[in-house]
Amino acid sequence: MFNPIDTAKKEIKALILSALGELIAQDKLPPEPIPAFNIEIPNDRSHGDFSSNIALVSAKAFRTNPRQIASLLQLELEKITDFFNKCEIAGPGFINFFLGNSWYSETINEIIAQKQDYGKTDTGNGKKVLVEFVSANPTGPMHIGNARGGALGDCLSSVLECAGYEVCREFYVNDAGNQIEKFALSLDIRYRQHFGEEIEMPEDSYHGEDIINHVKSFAEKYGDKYINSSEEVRKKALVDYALPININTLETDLLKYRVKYDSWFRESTLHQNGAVDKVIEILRKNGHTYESEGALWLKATDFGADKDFVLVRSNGFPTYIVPDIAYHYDKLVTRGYDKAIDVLGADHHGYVQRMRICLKAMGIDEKRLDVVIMQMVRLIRVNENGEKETVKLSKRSGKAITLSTLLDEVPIDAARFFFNLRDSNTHLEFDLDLAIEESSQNPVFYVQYAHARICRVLEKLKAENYSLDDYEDELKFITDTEISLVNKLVQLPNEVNLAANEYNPSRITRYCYETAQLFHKFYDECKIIGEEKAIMYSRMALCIATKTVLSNMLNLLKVDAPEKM
RNA sequence: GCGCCACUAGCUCAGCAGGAUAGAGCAACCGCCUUCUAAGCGGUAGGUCACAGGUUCGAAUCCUGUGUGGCGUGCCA
Repeated sequence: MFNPIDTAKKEIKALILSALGELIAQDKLPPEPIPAFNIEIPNDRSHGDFSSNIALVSAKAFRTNPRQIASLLQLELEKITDFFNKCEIAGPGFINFFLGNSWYSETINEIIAQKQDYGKTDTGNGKKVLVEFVSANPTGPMHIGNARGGALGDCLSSVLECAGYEVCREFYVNDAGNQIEKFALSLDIRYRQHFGEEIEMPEDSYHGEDIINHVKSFAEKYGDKYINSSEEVRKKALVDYALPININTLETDLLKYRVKYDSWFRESTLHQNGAVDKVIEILRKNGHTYESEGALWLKATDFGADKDFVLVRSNGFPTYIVPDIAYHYDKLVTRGYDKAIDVLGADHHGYVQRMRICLKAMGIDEKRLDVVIMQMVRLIRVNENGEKETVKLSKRSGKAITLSTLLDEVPIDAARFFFNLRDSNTHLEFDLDLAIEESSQNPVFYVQYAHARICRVLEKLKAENYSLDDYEDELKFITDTEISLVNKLVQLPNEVNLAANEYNPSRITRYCYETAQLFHKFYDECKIIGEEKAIMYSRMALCIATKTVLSNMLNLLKVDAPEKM
């Protein structure tokens, strides 16, 4: 795995340590333990490629002022290495390191050689993780929150794969329990209404158009055959008809969105195979339950919660959390994943603590469950008066914007990119007009345009028979603009690691944007064709390396990387 | 009441395992195409990092408290 930044940092750190050892041996510094220090990439490039705070943090231990320590180190480092071109002392005592052009040259060549592997890291170390996301109720169409969840969960999975995890993408199908009961009831009432019965839909049932459509097509197929059946038989027939259609629609809509699951896990299987009962049994046996008012409670307060909660209702039915525990038990124990990662909407955050407590009560290390909380999405659109306004959603009236209507309106590239533009834990403003716009203001187009521009230049160079294979001298990067671009490209593996560690794929979209930005600037300032040979080849190499980075990351996001626009 | 999350430029957001002068994009104003895609680039202007304390060589970043907003806190999922 190729990580130029990491390698350089380690090298510099080792050099500093041996220089310090040398200084202590020479009695120039007192023999004190060396405190932790950092090698960082300075914000301001005039401060070098790397800088270290060693002199600042060790001032106390060595009872010497930082600049003094820095200058001792500087002299010693110059003696023992030529890894960097120069090092300088700056500000309160930072040591700034400037790597030579040869480091840039080697690194860019290595990026080009790595091709589609550049960016991959091994921090995941083959650990098996299960990412569960969307898991929309199969009782109706997916909404905007599911759209964010889909893009987030899928790209998060890809980021983790890129960082060396073994990932399973899973959809948990809630095909049992109360939701289905409500679904059955809604279908039943609509069916009876269809055949003229005067009956009201309860307030908390599903009022959407989709329920009526199911009933219509059901009635076309079976007519009034079930109207005189028992309610139970009728409901079962309706659910058996409508549920598979819904699940199928979920799958095709998600596929259209480029989300392909490795596994569709049915809640009903947990009821059928006794896993749900087993949870109760284990919790009882572990002594974490008690009975009160006819219900079975979990002693959550023993685990630091502020109140206990019900596991089995007094009517004998388990609450939603029991099958959920069974499901997590299945992931972590039965199937043995190292980690379960749940992508959930912010309205479920209260649930996270409860699930952790339940896992603990089951004897499972609750740290094996990680939850990515996703804040709400606000859709923004320009109204007739030319003002931006929030598109109101109302699930009740059945007029919520669904995933599939969103994708009819907005390109899939844009949707996937936009939903990953912000940290999942912040509210996301989704500008529908901007997502459709074909201009630099639209970040997806901006990034794609950079990729397309590179392709055109490379094509032209190829047509004139230039090839990097002909070039053996060191690459030369002479302008600040080129150096800035190189420095960005070199950071990809670290960016991938950060995105994976933070479960934050928005780092990748931002990184793409910043890379494109630097490329456009480079393209504008630096001519390639027609420059003298050494410069031309260096810039050509920089183009190829940039293309490698952009196309690898766009592929990861499953966003198209066009050759031509 | 208790809990979770947010608060940075007019707007949308970066920056947060403490570091050097707080950054982008949009909107506003001014420039750059006889030259590899102007679907692009440059410049000007814009800030009490919600507030108050604390920790230290150093705080937008860590800790405590306050305020504002969102969400949660069902024998709903």
